[in-house]
Amino acid sequence: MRKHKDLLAVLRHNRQRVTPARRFLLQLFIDNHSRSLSLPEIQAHLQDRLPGINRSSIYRNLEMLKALSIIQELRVVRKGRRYQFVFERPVHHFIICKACGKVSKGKRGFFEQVERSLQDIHDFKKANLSVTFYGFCSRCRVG
Amino acid sequence: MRKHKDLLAVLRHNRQRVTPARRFLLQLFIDNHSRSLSLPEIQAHLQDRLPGINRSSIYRNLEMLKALSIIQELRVVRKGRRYQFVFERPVHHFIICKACGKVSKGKRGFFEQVERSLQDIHDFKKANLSVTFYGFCSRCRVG
DNA sequence: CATATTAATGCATCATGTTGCAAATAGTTA
DNA sequence: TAACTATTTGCAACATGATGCATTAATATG
Repeated sequence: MRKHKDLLAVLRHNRQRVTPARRFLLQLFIDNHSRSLSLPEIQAHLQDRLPGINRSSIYRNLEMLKALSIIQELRVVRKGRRYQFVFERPVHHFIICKACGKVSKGKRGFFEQVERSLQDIHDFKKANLSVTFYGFCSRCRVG
Repeated sequence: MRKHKDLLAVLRHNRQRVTPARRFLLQLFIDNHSRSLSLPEIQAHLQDRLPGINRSSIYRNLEMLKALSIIQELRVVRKGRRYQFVFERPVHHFIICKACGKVSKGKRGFFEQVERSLQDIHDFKKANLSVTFYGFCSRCRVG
C-alpha cells in the first residue's frame, strides 16, 4: 500500500499540481483502498473539507487520477459509477453482477488466462489493460 | 439474420407493445446489423420519421431492447455510447481500444476461453454474459 | 367494431456529466 | 519572498440521462 506522500510524488512526476482537493481525494482513496467509493460519497467527503468545491473540479480530478491509473472507474448497473483505488496493484479487474450489482475482484489466475488469450487471439496490449466483467453471479442466476 | 417481423414477435412475446417508434428502431438496427450506431444517429433517424419524438422515449426504448438482448450498449472512451444489434448472435462481446476508440468483435475462440475461465474460477453464469474489453490495440500501443 | 384496460409517450423537472473562459492559486524564477 | 506563468478552479451554460405523472395509444374483450 502506497502512502499519501508517494502519490503526491506521482502527481508531481506527471506535472500535475498538488491542490487541496487532490490531497483530500488521495487520502480518501488511500483510507478506503479496500473498497470502491460512490460519487455521492466522494462529493460529501470533499464538500465537508472544502465547502463550496465545484462539481466539475471533482469530475476533472477523478478523470486525472484515472488517467494516471491511480483509480479505476466501475460502472454498476442502476447504481452509477464507483471508483476504486488500484495504484500499483497487479490485478485491476472486477466482476460485476448485473442483477445485484455485487462487485468482486478478479482472481489472479483468471486474469492471467484472459490476458494470455487476449494477447494471442486479439493482439491486445497486456500492460494497462483494464477489464470489467458483467454477468450474473451464482446467487442471482435464474436457471 | 432475423427479420423485422420476427423481432416484433419477440416484443409481443415479452408483453411489449409494438409502437411506431419501436418499429423504426428495430428496422434501423436490422439495416445496420453489421455496425454499431451512435445515439445522435439513432435520434436523427427517429426524428426524421417521427418528428417531435421525445428524448426519453428513445432512451426508454433502447433500455427495453437492451433488456431483451436485442441490442447491446458499448461505451467508447470520449465517444459516448453506441448500440449494436446482437439478437441471436452467439458472440456478444467487443474489444474496444481506449486510445482510438476502435471497436472490434471478439473472436469465437477467445470468447470460449474467457467463458470457461470465468465459469471455473469465478462461478459466473455463462448464459447472458456480455463482456466488453477495454485495452490498447496493436496500432495504438506505445511501448 | 366499440369500449375497457394497460402500457407507452410527452412533458416537466431533476440529476449527472461536460466545456469555455475568467479568476485564483501552485510552482518557478529572480 | 515578490513577481511571473501555467495550471486548476469556479462559474455559467449546455448536453445527456432519468423519472413521476397526466395524456395518448396499443391491445384485449365483449
